[in-house]
Amino acid sequence: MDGSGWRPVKRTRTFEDVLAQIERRITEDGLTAGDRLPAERQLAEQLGVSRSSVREAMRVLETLGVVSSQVGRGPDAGAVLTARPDSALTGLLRLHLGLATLEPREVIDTRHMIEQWAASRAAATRAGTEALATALAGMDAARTAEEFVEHDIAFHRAIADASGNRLVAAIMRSLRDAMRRFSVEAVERLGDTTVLRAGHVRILAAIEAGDPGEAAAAVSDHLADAYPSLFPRPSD
Amino acid sequence: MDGSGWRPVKRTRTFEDVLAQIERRITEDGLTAGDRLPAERQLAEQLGVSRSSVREAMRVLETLGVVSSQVGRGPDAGAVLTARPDSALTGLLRLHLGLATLEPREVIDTRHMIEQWAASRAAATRAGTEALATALAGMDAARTAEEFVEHDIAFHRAIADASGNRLVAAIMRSLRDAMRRFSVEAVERLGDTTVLRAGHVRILAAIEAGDPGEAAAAVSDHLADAYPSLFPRPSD
DNA sequence: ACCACAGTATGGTCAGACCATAGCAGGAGG
DNA sequence: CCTCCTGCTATGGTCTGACCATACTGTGGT
Repeated sequence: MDGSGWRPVKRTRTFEDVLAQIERRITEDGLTAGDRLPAERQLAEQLGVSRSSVREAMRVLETLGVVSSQVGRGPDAGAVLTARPDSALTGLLRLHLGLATLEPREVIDTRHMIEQWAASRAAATRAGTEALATALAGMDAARTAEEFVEHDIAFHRAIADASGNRLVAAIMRSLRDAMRRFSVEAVERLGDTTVLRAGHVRILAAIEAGDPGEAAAAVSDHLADAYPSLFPRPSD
Repeated sequence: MDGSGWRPVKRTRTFEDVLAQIERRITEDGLTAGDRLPAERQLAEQLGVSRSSVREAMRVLETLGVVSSQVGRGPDAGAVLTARPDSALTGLLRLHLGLATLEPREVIDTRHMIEQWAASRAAATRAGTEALATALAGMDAARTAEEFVEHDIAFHRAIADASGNRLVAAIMRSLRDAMRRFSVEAVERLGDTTVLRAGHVRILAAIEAGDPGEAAAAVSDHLADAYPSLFPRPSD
């Protein structure tokens, strides 16, 4: 019965229909970030479903970083289309890290890959060097591990932004956010941040010099310094 | 008023509280995939909220690929913890592509990066060559562009799986799924798939030979062949 | 031992109500 | 004419209670 006949119509829940309708509307009408969706009650009536179903669809869209709901009245109220893949990705990673679906090692590995790529790209265009320098100064002025990590995040985020690829930048930001806790621990364990500083300086120099290969190598070495337990350098 | 005093308690919606509670429960009780969450009505009573709020929280968790709801009765019914980051990522990418938040170019670029990395990794361990060979055979037997793309997806997915990093594999699968439409168009536009086949053979050979550098290069050239408009080879 | 049927816990959906919020419109007072 | 205040109203947020479809569970008959 199962594999053979019929495929009994694949139950689709109404909120999924609503989702599909909204999605269709977005693509067909060419809606983009900033545009408003109809009010919940209005949508419910238009689609002939209950408000609950519309709300569940909204919640999904909000989770995916596509809309943002505001109460009250006026042009900014209601469901407004946004473009925030970051928060969605961050939440996803955070939950799956908690669920032990993913291990820290895998996240760091991914960061390693992305960041090398982003640094090469940044070096190729010599972009975003001011932001990098600012973050570097911030780290020098930091007095606690948390503060240091904040600016460290800004530094690596600047690398991602400099790559010019928003998807890569979003993934990278999410990875960094999801790992914030581990980072603080890592910095505290290290104690001395001079090694990290040297790594940052080297990365910045490579990007300013427009040397993609050196930039990638610098990032690789830097991450190995930052997470020695996860990156036992085989070359030693 | 706004920036100065007070910070007026940052309204948190009840379904967000529910979300936090469930998340806490997951991490504290060490729940993993396969475990069951309490029933909606039960959760609502325990947390002192309405079932609607619980349902909205469930919808979010479902969207993030953390739970899966089944109707009916028995051990498999109710909200079961799952571990499917893929579908969540796919939906996210698809919607943002539709929203024009992300451009195809950016997605392909990201694939380029990930796939090179995954192929190097696969070559380093010489893993998953059977799956690659199977997919290759499937492509040879394909009679339509859709069929070809199906097996092509399987091929690239096998590369990702062979990398041994589930996060990278999940991202890669999602990228591939989100781009399915473009892929079919690209294959139809090309008409002839012998170039693509040659690329696949070269990738497989490099992985079997355990040559990471060659594997990465093969992937790079292959993608350039598959999407010539997006990868105008500057070396020509 | 098997099978049919009623029972029941589950998610899915709906309708209707009420609340808090925040812009908006119109009047009171200068 | 302008300013300020106040009530109005559209919006999302929440709750209650009901009903349905589904799929297992247990019971009783054969």
